[in-house]
Order: sequence, then structure tokens, then C-alpha cells
Amino acid sequence: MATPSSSSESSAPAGRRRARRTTTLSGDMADDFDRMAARSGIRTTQQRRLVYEALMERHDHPTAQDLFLHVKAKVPSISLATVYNCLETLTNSGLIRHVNLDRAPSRYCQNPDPHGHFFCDSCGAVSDVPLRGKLDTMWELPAGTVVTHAEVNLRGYCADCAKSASFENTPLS
Amino acid sequence: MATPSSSSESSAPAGRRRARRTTTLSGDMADDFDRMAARSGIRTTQQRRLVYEALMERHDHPTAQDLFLHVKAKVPSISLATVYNCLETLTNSGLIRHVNLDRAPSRYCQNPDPHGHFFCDSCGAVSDVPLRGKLDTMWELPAGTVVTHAEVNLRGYCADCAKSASFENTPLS
DNA sequence: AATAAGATTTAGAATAATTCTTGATTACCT
DNA sequence: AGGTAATCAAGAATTATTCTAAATCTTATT
Repeated sequence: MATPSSSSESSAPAGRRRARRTTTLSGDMADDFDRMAARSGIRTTQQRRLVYEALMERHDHPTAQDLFLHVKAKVPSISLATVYNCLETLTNSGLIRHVNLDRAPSRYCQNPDPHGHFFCDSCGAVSDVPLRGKLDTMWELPAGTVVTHAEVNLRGYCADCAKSASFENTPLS
Repeated sequence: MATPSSSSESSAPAGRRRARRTTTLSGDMADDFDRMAARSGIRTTQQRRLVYEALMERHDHPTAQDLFLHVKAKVPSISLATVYNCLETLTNSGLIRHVNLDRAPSRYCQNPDPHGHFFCDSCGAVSDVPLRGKLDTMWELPAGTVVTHAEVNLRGYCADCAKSASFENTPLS
């Protein structure tokens, strides 16, 4: 009732399996989610799919609140707690990443591969940062230590802001 | 009235300048704080000195609450908000460091030099981690980006815990 | 040493992100 | 299709941290 299907299902190419799909952008993305969810051993619920898709649409590392509003526009019955639950499940399954800077509201990252994050103190932008070299060559840990999660967070001024800014903080090096 | 001076002031060796010292461990450490505070341009209050000293006594990255209880044992009038204020001032002055893992209570680090932190998910220990190489060679940022703060947080199992543990999480690599 | 001005401290209230609780709904296995 | 455990919605609860206002302290200046 809420979401009219944009094109008739019968015109879908052969090779597509599932039929009922209430709300989504492209069937491909939804299939992606279902496939990854199955591989991760988590249940595929509509809420998880919507939260996942909402995050995949964005490269700006939204907060749970951001995603909640976005998803709620399509499915008004969703609750913020559910968005938190979905994000936790997706994070634990390795499909997305959870990003924290200081005690600001958590942000979420669509890119599950190892990388760092840069936070611009001037414009507030958050961006992915490729890391040079293999993770375990970057630090020295006692033999026998097992590292399951690594997090690299940088703060400062992005190139655009740095040009015009007189920053109060001294650069690191 | 509250704090009797422990020794007569007149017997202090020449070369010492300041006189009144209410509560401290060793004069040396207090002098350290006063010197560093002066260099950083912050006021030297008794609370800041006590919080600083409490942190310097420990290598285990205590929380604000931990430090509050420790200092309160000596100076019962101190408030938790003051401990937070002092820690923020000391952090902003670069005398100590603020450490966050996920959304657990903030921890504080006595070592202001660049290094990372390792959190053991089994025993809860937090330890400093030396970083190999210079910071700005570890990641790739667009030209012109200014980095003022860098944070490396690792999570997993310390050598002791890893020996006996069957961990649920897969190691990173 | 006394004074003035502004910073800091205290105590408790307020904030806000996140988690918890409970009953209803849903996905998935057989 | 039916049974069962997982998940969801709604709102209350939690809790680390920040804010507020009045009192006190630090420091620079007499």
C-alpha cells in the first residue's frame, strides 16, 4: 500500500529467484544484502535490509539517528532501537563498521575492509583513509597477542578547510 | 586548618622557591606538575595537581571515576565534575591523553607521546602500544590535510588470555 | 600583604546516546 | 503449514558526561 512497485515483476529477467520485495531501490542491492546475510548466518529481516541499504547509499558515515530518519521515511513503523539493533548485528557480522571519535554519537561505515577515518574539525566531514602497509606491521605487541579489531582515527583539518583556516591546534608533525 | 604542614618550612633546602604545599606525595612530582603547567599556560590548582599525580601513579589507564575515588580519599571535598574538568584541561594542554574504545567510559593515559592502545576483551587490561615508523607515513591523506590528533586502538586478547582462551572472534590476520 | 578580576570548584540538575524490558510479530526449519 | 526462537516496537531506564549558579581560589597588580 505504501510503496507502489515501480515496474511489473513479470518483466524481471529470468535468473531472479525471490519474488516479494516491499521497498527497495534496486533488486541487486537487496540481493547483495540477502546473500551476505546468509553467508554471515544472520536472519534477513526487512529492517536489517533497509538499514543496510540506507547506509550503502551514503559515503558520509551517518549516525544511527540519520539512518533512522532515512529509513523511517519509507517505513514509518521502524523504531530507533531497532536501527541500533540492526547496526549492532551488521557490525558484529562484519558487514559494516562502527566508527567512534571521542564521545560524539557513533557513526557507521559502509566499508568493512581495514582502513582508517579522518574527522575534519572545521566542516565535520568524515572520510575513509587508506592505510599503508599491513596492519600488523604498524605496531609492536607482545608475542602471543591476538588482535581482532583495529581502529585508526585521525582528526584535524581537511585540505579545503585548512586552506582558509587559522587553526588553533598545532599539527602533529 | 584542614591540612597541617608536615615539616617546618624553614628547614627546606635553599633552591626551593615555593613554600606552601598542602598535600602531595613527593615534592618532585608536584614540582614537575607545576613546571609543566606553567609551561602549558594553565593555572596550577591543587585539584589539577592531585588528578595529575593520581594518574601518574598508575599505568593501567584509569577512568575519571577511578581517579575521582583515588583523589577523594585524600581530599574528600573534590567533585567528580572537577575531575572531569581537570582531565579535560590536562588533555587540552597535552600533558595527558584521553583514550576511548567504543562507548565504554573514557580512560586516561599518563603518556602524552604518540602511541597506540590495546584493549584485552578477556581481562579488560589496557596497555600502551609502540607504533612502528612515523605517524604520517602510516596513512594516505589528500595533499593539504592537516592532522592534529591521531589515535590507534586495538582490541583482542592479550598474550596471557589468548593462551587459555577459545575466542569467539576471528583474529584480524 | 591586601585587592581586584577572572578562572576554577562544588553540588546537583540536566542532557543525550544507548540499552533494556515486555509483549507482539516474524523468519526459518521441518 | 506449524512450531520455535529470534527480532521488533514502544517507551522506560541507564549512565557517562556536561551544564548551571554560587562560592572559592589563583594570579597579577598595587
